[in-house]
Amino acid sequence: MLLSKSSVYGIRASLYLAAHNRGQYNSIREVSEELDISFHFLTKILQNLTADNLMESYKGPNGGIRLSAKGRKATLLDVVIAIDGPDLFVECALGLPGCGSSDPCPLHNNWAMVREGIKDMLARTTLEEMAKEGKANKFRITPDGHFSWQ
Amino acid sequence: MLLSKSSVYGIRASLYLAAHNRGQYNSIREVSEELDISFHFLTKILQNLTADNLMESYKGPNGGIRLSAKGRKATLLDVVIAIDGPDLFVECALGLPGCGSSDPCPLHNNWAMVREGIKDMLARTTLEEMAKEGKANKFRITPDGHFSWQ
DNA sequence: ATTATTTAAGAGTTTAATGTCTTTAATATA
DNA sequence: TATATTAAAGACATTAAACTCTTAAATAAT
Repeated sequence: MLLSKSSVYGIRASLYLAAHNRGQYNSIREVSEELDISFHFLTKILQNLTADNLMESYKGPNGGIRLSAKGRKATLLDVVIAIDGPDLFVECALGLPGCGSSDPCPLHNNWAMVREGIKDMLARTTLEEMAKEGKANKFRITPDGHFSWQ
Repeated sequence: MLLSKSSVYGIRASLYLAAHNRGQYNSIREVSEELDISFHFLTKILQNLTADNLMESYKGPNGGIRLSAKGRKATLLDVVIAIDGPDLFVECALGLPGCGSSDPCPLHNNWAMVREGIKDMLARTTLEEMAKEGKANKFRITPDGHFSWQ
């Protein structure tokens, strides 16, 4: 898979929260059940996003998690980098440490272009905007297709 | 990383053999030492390529491994699919089973294009041709940069 | 104050990828 | 036929990703 499961879970949760954002917190339990993701595992993943100020969390009754203002303007690229780091967008396609424009591997130039394509795919638009598109097009973000964008 | 280590090792070994192909067999030991890849691990990986008739192996003294005629005309895409299967080029970017053009995830259309870019990068030309380019451009295929294309 | 609800933190467990080691089978050469 | 050389096969070990479970900390409401 292109992205780790952690990144994919982070993406799906971010889209969920972008769609269900009315200023209040959504409980992680609710998000995990709606999206069919293990609760504790999702909690860990979302901690990366709050640490990066893409989300805000609050403990206690009626607590939960929500996108921050920064998060609403962020892209899936920001989400992926917050969770898995920038390696995918920096490393040589063959993982060769010394590969660079002055001493390239056979894939170097092509990979530079493909990598930009991946970045563009993830950074095309904001989470806020993607939630609108998701609602308009009823995009699938669950395995079983059961999900209400509202 | 985009590709598994197994696929990357398979790619590097394929390029090595394409460059050192004079009809005779190269021992896997030699390949593994030249490319700094664990010998036994590389052996396992190359078995996928011989099983797919991209390579031919021969036991005994002066035995070893070499590209087949099919292998010389094959591309890195064939190598990757022989080793890791076609999942990367088939699966939804979010790993959602039901995702398809009739019920797409938010990345479906963009991912379809990016995926073609990855395939094009890997299927641009044959191993035979890549070996020529490698020799002409002295492309890096080892971590330490030490490698003779001959 | 006490209790219930929620995230945070951290210690496990499981699974798959990666890597190592030993034994077996094939084959050439002496 | 005996020996050396090679890949194949398979058991085992290590590592990292993925997942589970328990306890702690914060907070609201009673």
